[in-house]
Amino acid sequence: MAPDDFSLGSVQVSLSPEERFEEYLQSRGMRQTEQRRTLLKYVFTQHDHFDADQLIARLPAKGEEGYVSRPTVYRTLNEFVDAGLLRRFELDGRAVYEHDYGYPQHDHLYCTRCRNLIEFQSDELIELRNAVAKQHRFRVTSHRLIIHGLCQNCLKQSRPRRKQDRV
Amino acid sequence: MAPDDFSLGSVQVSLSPEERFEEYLQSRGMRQTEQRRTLLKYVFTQHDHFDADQLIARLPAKGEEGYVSRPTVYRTLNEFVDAGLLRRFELDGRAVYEHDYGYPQHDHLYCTRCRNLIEFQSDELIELRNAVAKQHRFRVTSHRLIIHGLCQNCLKQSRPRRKQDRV
DNA sequence: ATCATTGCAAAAGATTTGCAAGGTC
DNA sequence: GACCTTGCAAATCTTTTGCAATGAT
Repeated sequence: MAPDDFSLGSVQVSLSPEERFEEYLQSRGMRQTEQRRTLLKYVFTQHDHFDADQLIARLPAKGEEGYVSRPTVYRTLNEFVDAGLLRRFELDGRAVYEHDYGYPQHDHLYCTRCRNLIEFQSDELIELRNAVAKQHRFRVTSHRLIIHGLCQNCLKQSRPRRKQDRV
Repeated sequence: MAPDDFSLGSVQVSLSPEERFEEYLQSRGMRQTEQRRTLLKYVFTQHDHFDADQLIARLPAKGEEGYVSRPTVYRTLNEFVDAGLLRRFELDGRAVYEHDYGYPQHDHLYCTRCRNLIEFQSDELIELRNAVAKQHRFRVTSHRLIIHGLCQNCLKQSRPRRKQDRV
């Protein structure tokens, strides 16, 4: 993580997530703690989607060095969202998180079989969104598109060596 | 509700929701009950979005004629979804329902201030969705787009008589 | 008469909160 | 030292479930 070139995709940012979060904490009179540092590290060393339980599963267990309690995990995830580091959305009734800071806007294909999220980016979609909003005199702050269905892999597995494999 | 012409929007259907649900029940060896009839009536006399609590608020209270218990409301809403009468989606962590049967596919603008859902329909969006899916060899079963922001009314209220009211 | 359905109470799953003890500035 | 944070336990919120009583076919 070079401090001066943290650009990814189409978004230009000058601060690392750590620096950005420190700013956020300071601006609110909040404190840097071991737990917050731990969580920041665990959340930003992998670029993937996760829910609270998946994150907790990766963290040190109770009794081990670096353990963070469940309430603190939830509290801190909310802080990351507030700080603009993470984006949250709902999937099957639970909260799912993904990197926001420094990452380009995108949407998802959701495979209902393997439960994988596949990212895609579409400028057309943004234009369409803005056009619709304009028609309704609506001021957009964000959007969320999730396309449900079956991914390539699951399509293969579900019907092996068949001729009529097309939609 | 004329039995032979229940077409709405672009979708052609020949059965009323009541008839359709009866078919569904019979095909599964399920029974017609007072509670299911009550709920069907309450759900289909208004075309709007609602969650379980909002529906329960409209229903007769405990002790009154036509009361339906909370577990039965939840059970029956699931049946309506199974039967294709209602569509369910998640908003702010709770399940929201809307008419599906006989209604055209559409998406939503969601005002985060007044919490109103505004429907819109876009063929372009469907095409875009299909194109994206095709690229990823993904078989679409459905999608959900929600645009968050502020609606016309809330924009007015939040900043009355100002000149720089544009985005 | 059989077997689905209901209401009640309780459970379950996800997330939040009160509070005393401990950590950070 | 002031006061923010943490972990624990418990509460909350939404939805589901076990079960005995009731109702539909």
